Amino acid sequence: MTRKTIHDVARAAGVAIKTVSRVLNDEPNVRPETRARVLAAAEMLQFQPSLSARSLAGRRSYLIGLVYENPSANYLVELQHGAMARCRQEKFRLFVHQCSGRGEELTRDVIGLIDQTHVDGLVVSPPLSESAHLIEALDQRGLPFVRIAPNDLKHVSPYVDMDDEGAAREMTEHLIECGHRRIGFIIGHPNHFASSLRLRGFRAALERHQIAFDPACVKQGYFVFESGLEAGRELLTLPDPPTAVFASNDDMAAGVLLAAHELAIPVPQRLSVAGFDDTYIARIVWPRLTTVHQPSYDLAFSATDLLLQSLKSGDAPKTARLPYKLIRRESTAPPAP
Amino acid sequence: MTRKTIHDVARAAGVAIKTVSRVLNDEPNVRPETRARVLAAAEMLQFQPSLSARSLAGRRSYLIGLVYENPSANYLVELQHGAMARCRQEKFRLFVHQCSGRGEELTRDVIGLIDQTHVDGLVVSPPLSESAHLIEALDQRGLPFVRIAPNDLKHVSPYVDMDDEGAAREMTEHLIECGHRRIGFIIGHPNHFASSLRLRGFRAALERHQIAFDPACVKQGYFVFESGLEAGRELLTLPDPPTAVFASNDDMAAGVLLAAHELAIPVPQRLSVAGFDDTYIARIVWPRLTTVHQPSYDLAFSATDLLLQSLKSGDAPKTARLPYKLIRRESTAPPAP
DNA sequence: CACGGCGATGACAGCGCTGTCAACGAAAGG
DNA sequence: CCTTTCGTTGACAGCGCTGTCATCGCCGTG
Repeated sequence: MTRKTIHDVARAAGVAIKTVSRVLNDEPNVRPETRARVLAAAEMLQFQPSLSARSLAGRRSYLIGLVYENPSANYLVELQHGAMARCRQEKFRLFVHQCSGRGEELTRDVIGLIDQTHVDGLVVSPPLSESAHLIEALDQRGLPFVRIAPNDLKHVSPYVDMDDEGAAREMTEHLIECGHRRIGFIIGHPNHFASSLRLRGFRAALERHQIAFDPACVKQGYFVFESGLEAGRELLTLPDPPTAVFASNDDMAAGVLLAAHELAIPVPQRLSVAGFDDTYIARIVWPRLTTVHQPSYDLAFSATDLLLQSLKSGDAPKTARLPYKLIRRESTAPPAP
Repeated sequence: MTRKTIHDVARAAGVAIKTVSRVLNDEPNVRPETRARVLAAAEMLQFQPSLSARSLAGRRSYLIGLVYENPSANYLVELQHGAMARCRQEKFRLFVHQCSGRGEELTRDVIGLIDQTHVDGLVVSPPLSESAHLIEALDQRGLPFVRIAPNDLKHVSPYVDMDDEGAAREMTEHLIECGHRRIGFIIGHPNHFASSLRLRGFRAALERHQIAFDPACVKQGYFVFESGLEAGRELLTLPDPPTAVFASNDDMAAGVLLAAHELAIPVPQRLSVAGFDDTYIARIVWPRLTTVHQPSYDLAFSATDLLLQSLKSGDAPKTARLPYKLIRRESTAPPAP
């Protein structure tokens, strides 16, 4: 019950190991008949090529790295599964790595991963995708990588993202169209570039509809439930409280919902609440959240796709922008007269 | 800016590569002075040994595999981080793998992972830890592995778990002590062994307090929100509805909460709701859930710990049972008079 | 003083593959 | 008819390490 090697397959098929290697790597110049014989032998022996040997001997490791820092559990799992799904299609494997540190320490961590595991490429998720130091080091290193939702689009390196600003604008306009004029906003974590994009979209919608921007209605949050709860309490106890609150993600929106419950403010009758991301949370709170569907799974799937394509073609990876979608549920409605 | 090898370090330190290898592997019989020189050279060159080369040449790959099937995002992330944290302490890396299939197909998937990646050991999370076919194959293969919350404790293989039955009993007793006599119960996914343990604990508590078990108050769920919602609706529209519902996990408890909202039943005034797991969800719904804290992170940390210890000592891994904790929040209270 | 034992170090094979290049026969061209 | 080309296959080196075994100098012992 020991591990089979390429020699076992070669012997069973009556060919040289190099021919087995050719078949496994889909190289040309193998007679179809020979190819079939090798494939049959490999199947019979349940042969699995050793990734270690492959990456040591060749230029490819069949490994893609996914690096992240500290995203929410739901977001992370979606990214992870999106990247895994695409890897599986190409018989690649995904190496998931949680990074630590910032700046130089972070870079060392990631370079260490690359050196140790020989990954062929990297999918860099936010907020790591915003670390200039890391991106520069990867560029210098010459390792192919694709960033998810980076902050610096002028940078040449490839990325996959969605239109955060447009989505936030559209959501704000939804609230305006409902009839809201005084709308609260909770900003996301200051380290995430998406936070400022969403704020920008919010302001753009106000401007377009000639509604004055009131700084009192804007609170700083940190993308976590507690920060939304706190910001919600502050907004709802304002002398002239908003009739709607748009939180930069669902976790914080759930916090606002709780704040409203505490203050006995019925949602959506006297307060509309909107979120962002469309995570699991949006569907399990009451009322269910109107939110922006962020295609996390697809973002990672697509990033991995671009990476694998570039590995195959040898060209630099391309770039993609994925569509978002406004999801209307029960947490938003016209304001009370 | 290319990858450094052991030869570079050996040259810089003025020793043979074998000596560098000895130092890196903490082998004895190296003069302290030599060791220091090698360490300094490795540090200077930012040398990272190639995992591929190590696993190809030696008996160890410095890789641990974590296999899972389809747990909730929060649970998965906790496991993943628990295992990663322990791996990092020993300079091991964690290979996370989502499995597909059942029975033989599942086994092939996992054996394929082992063969390809040369992992030194496996942490097997539920519900995979309940697959007899897989466990048998791993045993036969002779690869060290630790199961998390397995179903078959008579089996010789090592595991880490918590006392699901005791926890469910304790939670039920909490509801009984509040004064509830008619208590609904939502069973977890039938494929998860924990489901039957929790049901058993529920029944044990009723029995101990001489409360008759009414099958009408027990609904089958599937550990997901929607199933809790549905079961909640059924329970609460019963001719003689329960005054408390104990759901086998937090997701389903959140569903019950929503069902209560729909039916305008105030929680906890007219209905108490209890969950299980103490995931993130328990703290973001309203009212916040009374639940059992399941030490997922620690479970994985501990499983990885046992695995690494056994790798070091060469002995078979040990077994551990971790403590749970009842968390009382606002979703449970004495029933209305 | 000769010898054995031991701690410290190095030489070298080889893990399982891929890359390179050579070999060989058949088809194509003069 | 011989030469060239091309498709097919194999021999072999070597990726960066670890395991095995040899080597060497130094100590203690009879």
